[in-house]
Amino acid sequence: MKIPTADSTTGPAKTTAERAYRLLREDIVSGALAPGQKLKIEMLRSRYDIGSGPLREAMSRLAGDHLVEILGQRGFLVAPFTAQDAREIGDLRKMVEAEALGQSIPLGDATWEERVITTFHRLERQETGPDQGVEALSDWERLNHAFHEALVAACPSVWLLRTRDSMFKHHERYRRLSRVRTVLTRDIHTEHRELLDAALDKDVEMAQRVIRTHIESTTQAVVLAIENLANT
Amino acid sequence: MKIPTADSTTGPAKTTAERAYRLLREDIVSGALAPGQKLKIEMLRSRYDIGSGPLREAMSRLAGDHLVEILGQRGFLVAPFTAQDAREIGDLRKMVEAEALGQSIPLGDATWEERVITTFHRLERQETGPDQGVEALSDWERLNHAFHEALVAACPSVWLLRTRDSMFKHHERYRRLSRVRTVLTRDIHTEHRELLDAALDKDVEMAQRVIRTHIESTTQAVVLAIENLANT
DNA sequence: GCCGCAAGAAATATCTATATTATTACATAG
DNA sequence: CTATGTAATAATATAGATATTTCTTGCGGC
Repeated sequence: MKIPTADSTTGPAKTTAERAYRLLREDIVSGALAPGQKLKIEMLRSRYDIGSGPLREAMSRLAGDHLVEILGQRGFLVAPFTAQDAREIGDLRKMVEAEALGQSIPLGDATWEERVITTFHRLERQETGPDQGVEALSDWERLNHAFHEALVAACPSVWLLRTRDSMFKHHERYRRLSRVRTVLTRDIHTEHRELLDAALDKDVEMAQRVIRTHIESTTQAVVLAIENLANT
Repeated sequence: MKIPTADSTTGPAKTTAERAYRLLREDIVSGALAPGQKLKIEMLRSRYDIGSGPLREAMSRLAGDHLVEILGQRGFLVAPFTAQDAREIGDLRKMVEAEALGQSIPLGDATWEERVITTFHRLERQETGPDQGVEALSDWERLNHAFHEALVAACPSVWLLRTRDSMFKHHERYRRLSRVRTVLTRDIHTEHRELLDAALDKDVEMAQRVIRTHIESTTQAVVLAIENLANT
């Protein structure tokens, strides 16, 4: 059974513009392209070996996602990076994800439960595993993403899921850019387990309380990290 | 004093791609380009007298706004139009706009109050005026938009305002496409006055209650209209 | 005869290379 | 020191080449 996601970036990239979109997106979210950086066509052309046409299309699309800014006759810019934005994105994600979770849990069937359990288990194995090196972080990001997505997967509103997904990705960008090692600084594993238990118990109130705390903690850590960076 | 908006589509279009973006957007929201319709490059080229490059950039950007779908090697499509989407967009707008209003009202200063009063007055004049013809509708849309925007203008979160704006525009599209003559079918004027009073009284609870009802009524009318259309 | 299928033709989307236009940096005159 | 003209840089737009999809037509098999 294929479970559809809110994001259509699955499957192979059929066009060069699509490939450019994904490469740019990954490089922006990961921080390989720094916030506020000018995205010069010539630079990107040699970096990805893709012509200016597809690149401009990709950046236009990313502008719609607010990951890129269009300056009008003066090129494109990687979206900036401020403590204010981190706070706003966190708050918005908190609201939207709590709502999605509230809709998902009562509607979750056996398949949903299995997916939640499976993704939790994979995440748990990684979190309690031995390797806490640098490359394990991107693994953790992937598994964390999968678990959170599984929780809200039964939400019937694609618009709500889309908005949640967008906010999640922006939040992730801030997490990664501020180098917040969530795994190490808080007992996030406990929160994930509480989330799992509440979801399986169909305790919406509890699940929403936990997810709000969970997101708020991350946001606070990120905002703090940014403000510390600014004071250096 | 210039009050910034969440949407940067003000001012003159500096590039051809920007102009294409605005033209396409208006034609999609207004229904001049029908939902689900294929956006053939050749057709658009002659329609707007704009080359394929800028057009493709504009459509990519609109895809980020979810007003256009990218088919990958098979062109672009105007976003479809379903009762399900109308319901989801309405619900999301309800949540986001209530939150934005809740943040805006306590922070609204004298300038904000003046803007709210002014935009309300213009809307009132139009609603109670004599001309209820077809071209008055787009006037009404503009004034209605201005009033609602004024109400939330003091909200400090640009991300929240952005999301609100996006949902508002999608909701507007559905209103216009389903030909719901809001002005005629409900006493919307009363709701607007209640909104004004609650805002000026700084009564957040009341304002949120009214805005939720207001949006819900529109959503219901739209969903009903679509389902009626489907049964014809 | 009618359906399915395949090959070719037309239409269309996509990409590249090139030309045009706008901005920025810099030098020089006032 | 400011203002203005000029060259360099970069963004944007166009036109044409390429690749893909879609439509059409013709050929067997039923």
